[in-house]
Amino acid sequence: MKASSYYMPTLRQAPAEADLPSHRLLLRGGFIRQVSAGVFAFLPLGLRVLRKVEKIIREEMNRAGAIEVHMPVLSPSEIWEKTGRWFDYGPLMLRVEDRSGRWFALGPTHEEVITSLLARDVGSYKQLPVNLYQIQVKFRDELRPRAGLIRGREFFMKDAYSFDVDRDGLDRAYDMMYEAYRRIFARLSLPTVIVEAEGGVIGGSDTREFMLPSESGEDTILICDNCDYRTNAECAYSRKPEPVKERNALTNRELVETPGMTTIEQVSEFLGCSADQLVKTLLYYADGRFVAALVRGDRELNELKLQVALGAGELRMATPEEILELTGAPVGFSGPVGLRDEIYIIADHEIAAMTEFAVGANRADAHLVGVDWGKDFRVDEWADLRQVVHGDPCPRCEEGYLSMHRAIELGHLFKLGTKYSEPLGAVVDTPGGEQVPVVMGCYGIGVSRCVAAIVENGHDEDGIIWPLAVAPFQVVVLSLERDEEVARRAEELAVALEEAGWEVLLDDREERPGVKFKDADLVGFPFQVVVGKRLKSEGVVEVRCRKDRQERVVAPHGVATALAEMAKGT
RNA sequence: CGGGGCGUAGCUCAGCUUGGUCAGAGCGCAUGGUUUGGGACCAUGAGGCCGGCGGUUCGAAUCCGCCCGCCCCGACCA
Repeated sequence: MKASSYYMPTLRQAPAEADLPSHRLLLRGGFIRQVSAGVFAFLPLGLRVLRKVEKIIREEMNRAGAIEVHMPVLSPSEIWEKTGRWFDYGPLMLRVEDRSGRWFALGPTHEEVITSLLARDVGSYKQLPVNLYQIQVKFRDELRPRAGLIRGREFFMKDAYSFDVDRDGLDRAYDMMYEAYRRIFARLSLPTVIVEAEGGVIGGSDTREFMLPSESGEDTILICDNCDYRTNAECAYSRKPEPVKERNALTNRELVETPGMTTIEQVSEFLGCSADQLVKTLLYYADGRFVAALVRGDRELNELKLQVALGAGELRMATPEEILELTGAPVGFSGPVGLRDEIYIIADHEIAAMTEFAVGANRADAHLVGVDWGKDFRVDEWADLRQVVHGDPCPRCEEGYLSMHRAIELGHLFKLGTKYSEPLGAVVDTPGGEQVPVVMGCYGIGVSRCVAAIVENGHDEDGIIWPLAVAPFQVVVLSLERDEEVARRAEELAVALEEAGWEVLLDDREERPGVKFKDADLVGFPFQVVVGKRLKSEGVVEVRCRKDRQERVVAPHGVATALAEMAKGT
């Protein structure tokens, strides 16, 4: 391919909207262009990378026995209504109306569609197991699209769905996908960390996410420095502390005026104690009842863990009005002492180790000090509720401590069970003649997000450093001389390399050498073959590796060999 | 959705406070010339309803209102 007739508009300066390295470099290198917030066009170079990522995913999915299909972007509202997600998805789902007033979703995911299809055509266990996947565009009207390809409203996803007659089959399908994902990310040169994740209330066990540690990530993961505990922070366990053995028999509860002090910082400063001697009370509305969730003052409540502990489908904070009505006090002064009986009190297990602490008094501008659980208020349920943080002891081993990292979620493995097969009627006959809903798993990879992640993981101040496997072209031949003879030999070399199986871009543009060097570094071709004046004077060209800047000087006929050897080393 | 910021040439931005030689710069682009191993130089030129609509005014890129778009932070932490 000749650069002179190709389309790779590079930019000297990144557009102002780009912040992260991947966003900036993909724009500058002429890989993508933004069309709207969270909506991107893939230019030729970007599409080549995307296709290569897809190809690797496709090969490994096929190898793992999954079979490719293609589902429509448009799916009718009726099938979403069967699972309740036409409502549950809320504004995240983009919807369109056709001319006759029927509503369609622009698919944010495809469980409903694939399960409906399967329900229609599969009726016997003999047709299972099957694992169907597609690589397709998805639409999600995100709260806030950001970071270029990392969180878009329209993006490419590989989504696979396994169907089995029983739980054992699901486990096998899941394991196959697990191994396939390991191979995929290895081939993409993405050093992912596999973490435990929370699948929500219905999710059940064995939800895993493939995370790329990166400052640009939106997720937080925790890694034990001693054992193999690796988890998404949203579902990290905390180690249960030893409860206090000796409890003061005396009640020394005391009301303290705390005018206008609604934050933990204000109260602890005023009382002259540290935040971990306070207990904060958070009021929630969960499936029709009000719940008071208690955590230590210096902790943050993990809402997902609360939801799981309560087994709640719906969970939201109580409004300021509700808090006033329930406690008689404005926001900032809620406490567990004297709460109405109908309010369920769930406390973080860390509080079991506390004694004589301070809480809100359920009265404006007042707190109670010297409070003890059990004595001053009841606890209906103990649970692990708090957010786990950097430096916490590992809940799984004795010696380890957890470190916290930002990460980009690239892949997700999920056991669905019969969540979709039941409402959509995907039922098969078992050998015994019994009818059972099929047991499903789903497995996603953010394909376009992977492209961004590869850049986040591989760049320097000069530009992108593509792994060989996904580079838009593996080799760029820089034809630097205006001399016709040299230019002709550069072209011959490019052709020869193509014939040797390399993907080559010949930079034959009418540009000065500096421009070509800068663009080659920016775009990030793994190898640069420099054909310049040394060809005429010494009969040699230079072969350079973008990643480690290694260079070999060889005769033109030796380039293919040099490339092959250097490629082995990368 | 809340908070903040920003919309002026293809890109990066100045001008706005104090309305009137205010349609500007650099890069990019076109043409000519000189250059040619790490984003060259000179000359000439093209390119903008100053995001949109409305208002104030003799006069608006500039002041006011509404709308649209884009970016960042947050979106329960008492």
